[in-house]
Amino acid sequence: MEATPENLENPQGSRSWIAARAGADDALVRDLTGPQREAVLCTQGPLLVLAAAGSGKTRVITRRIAHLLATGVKPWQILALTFTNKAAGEMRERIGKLLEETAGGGGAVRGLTVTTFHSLCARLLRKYAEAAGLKPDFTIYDSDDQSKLCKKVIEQLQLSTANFPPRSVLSAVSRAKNELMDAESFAARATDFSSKNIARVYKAYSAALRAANAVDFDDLLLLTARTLERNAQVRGECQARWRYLLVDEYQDTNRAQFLIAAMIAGDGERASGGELPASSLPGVEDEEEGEGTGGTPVPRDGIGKKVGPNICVVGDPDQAIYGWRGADISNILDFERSYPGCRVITLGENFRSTAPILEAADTLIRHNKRRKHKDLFTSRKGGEKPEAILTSNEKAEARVVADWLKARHEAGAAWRDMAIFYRTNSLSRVMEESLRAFNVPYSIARGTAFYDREEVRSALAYLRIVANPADGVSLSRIINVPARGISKATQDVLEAFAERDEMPLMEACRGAGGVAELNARAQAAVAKFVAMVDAWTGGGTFMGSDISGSLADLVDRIIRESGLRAMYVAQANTSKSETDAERVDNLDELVSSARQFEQEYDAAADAANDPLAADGLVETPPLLAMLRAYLESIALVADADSVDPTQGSVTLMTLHAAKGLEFDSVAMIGMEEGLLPHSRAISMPVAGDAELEEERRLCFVGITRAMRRLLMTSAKYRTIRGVPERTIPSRFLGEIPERGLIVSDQSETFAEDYDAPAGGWGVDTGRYSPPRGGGFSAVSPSSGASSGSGSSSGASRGPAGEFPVGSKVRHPQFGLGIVESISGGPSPRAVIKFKDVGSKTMVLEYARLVRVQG
DNA sequence: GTTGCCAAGTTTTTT
DNA sequence: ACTTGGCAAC
Repeated sequence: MEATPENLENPQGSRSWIAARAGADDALVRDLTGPQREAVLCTQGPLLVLAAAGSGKTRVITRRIAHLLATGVKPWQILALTFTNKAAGEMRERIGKLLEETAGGGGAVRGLTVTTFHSLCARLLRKYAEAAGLKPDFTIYDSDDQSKLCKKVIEQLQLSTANFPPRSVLSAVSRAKNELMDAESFAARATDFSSKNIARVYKAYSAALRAANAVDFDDLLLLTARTLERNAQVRGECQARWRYLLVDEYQDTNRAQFLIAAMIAGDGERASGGELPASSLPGVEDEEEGEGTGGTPVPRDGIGKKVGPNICVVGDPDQAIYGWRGADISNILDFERSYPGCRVITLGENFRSTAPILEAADTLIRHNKRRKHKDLFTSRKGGEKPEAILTSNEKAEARVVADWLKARHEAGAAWRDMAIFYRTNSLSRVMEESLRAFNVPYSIARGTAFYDREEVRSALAYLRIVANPADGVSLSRIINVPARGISKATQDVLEAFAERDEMPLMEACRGAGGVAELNARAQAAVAKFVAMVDAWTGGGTFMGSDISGSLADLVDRIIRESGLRAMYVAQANTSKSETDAERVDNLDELVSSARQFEQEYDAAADAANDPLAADGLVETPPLLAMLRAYLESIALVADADSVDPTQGSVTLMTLHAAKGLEFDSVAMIGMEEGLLPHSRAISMPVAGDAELEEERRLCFVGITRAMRRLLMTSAKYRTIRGVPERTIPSRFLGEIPERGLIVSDQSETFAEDYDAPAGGWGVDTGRYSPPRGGGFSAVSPSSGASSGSGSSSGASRGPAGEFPVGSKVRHPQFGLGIVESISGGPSPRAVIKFKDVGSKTMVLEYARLVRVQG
């Protein structure tokens, strides 16, 4: 049966629908293919859209939402969940444009909820804080905060942080949370010494989070899922409000996200004691159901017209790359089982890439065994084959890529249409240096970088205790930054006090005057600190003559009155180091970011984005509400959010961040065993090579981002953590047939000598002297197709021999200096006397020294 | 109480 | 290499 709107009940009444059908709607589907059109028009009941890479997925989603609105569905009845904020923003924008073009009036976007799972959950948890066991002013802890708290908890439990490193304990806890396992059920499962203790930490860590009125990333999902599950009223309100649910990148949802979506979607009728869908994949264990997780909605089948809730999920199992984060690919593979009456539409036609690129992607992904095959096809003809280049080392690789990009640019491609992908962030560094040397404008997709800086983190810590005084981790970070006479000893006393009376650290600070263990000076220092914070918050009211009501003003005031700014100004004056001057700038930049947020917030953001604005948070002072929203927006930024295609620069990013994007020309660097596939995925043999297959999908994602040109590079030697290592080209290159790839071995080209062009950067110390032969044989026997002239500037130069005593050198950071002495051994060191900063000992191999003539 | 030096861990991917 | 945290000296 065709589940078109014609034969399904239209809850909004047919009048507006008919009107829309006649006019605007035609424009929405006119230029779509059959399956695309179907995905847009099939609005009622569960729908699974298997959208291959480049199949026009975003277009379909936006049209679908516009179509829903055109048929009379109210914007606030629609909930669209995306993977990143950026994707959400773009989608909202595109829908707005569509509506202006077709329906006339972009105002309809207002009230539409397009957001990420994490943002939605943060909002829901604030609104339903009480039901979730939280207070609405909770702080969202990032991984750094988590580590600090976890470490503290481990110490309190008298466990050694050597046996229980906070980070690995946290990853176990995270895994548990992703499977909706709370501390109790985790403990129930723990059998051995180690996991029993991890269970103890989990429990204490959760308690500590609650005491700090904080949640971590996983809690956002876990607590929301649990609240929806256990609280019929909350669930009912959400179901009543959102009648049309759309989930993008469904292949990367985890168990908690699956449940959240399923519970919000509801089904009109709830089954009790329902079971989660079991995996149909071989090799995947059925998850044992935890206690008390009954009530999962089970859509009913075939009764009446309605076959289930209006939930549309869009995704591509071949692009599932977040398994390590708890994403469960069976969510999408088993969607048909979860929603028996659902409709499945496959979008297989690729509109993005040329045939040779698509073919490379297709042959690669066919190597995955646990896979539902989907035919990828394009009607486009022609196009260049992807290239694979083997270089001598990572510097030569970076140079080759820069050359390639320049050539593309000269051929007419804009910088912004090019991108460089890599498996690990550490690979960006060498690439950056090369791009700088070649004057190629670039930007790195690292949304969190700014907020990760020490000075910014400190400023934010101040803001966080203003918003949430119980936030102990933030308080500890700044209580004595800048130094204000509250020593570690004093802090320990206060900490112990807080612990004993089970109150937040800030409360203990308030009572410091009566603590006998503290001397008068310490008491006074603490009292002064408390008074300072109180002045900022207006004693918690966020009102009064002293409070301007402006967020930017508050941020500015805090970085000044706390002494933070002055501290960095002083540091910048004494050290003259460039990074210290930057720190002051960064603090000022933070004020600007607050100002910008404030303006956008004032404009419309809250009304448009807050899913529950209508009956929102009453009695919250406006400044506090704004501060919360600001901190939340910062906590939930993703790397991919900072990708700005309007910038005229090449974008560098990880393969993970590249998901969902497209570029005319793409270079994938580090195509080596151990990097892609990553060693962690190879070394641990997992049933069915699950991790290896995920790496292959990651490679597939990278390839399918390219529209017209693709370059994949591999370096014969790569310096990893300071040690040059021989590499093996990625097996994935070998999996793409030779005829589909232009392979060239340029590993001899710059093997002996690598020099950046004039004004250039580091020199190669000659530590790479690759063995002759070897070639690119893992990929292709056709080696030696080197281009360019390998300008071997002579003899082999040992690192030590290059810098004789007395020679002048330049260090990128310390400037000019003279080599005073050299020590031999396996890692020769030199004492360099610098003009500006005095003598330093450095390992020649690592110090980026350049010999200077004269 | 504060500052500076040394040791250790670090590098997979991220909301 | 690079940052972070712990400890010892001022």
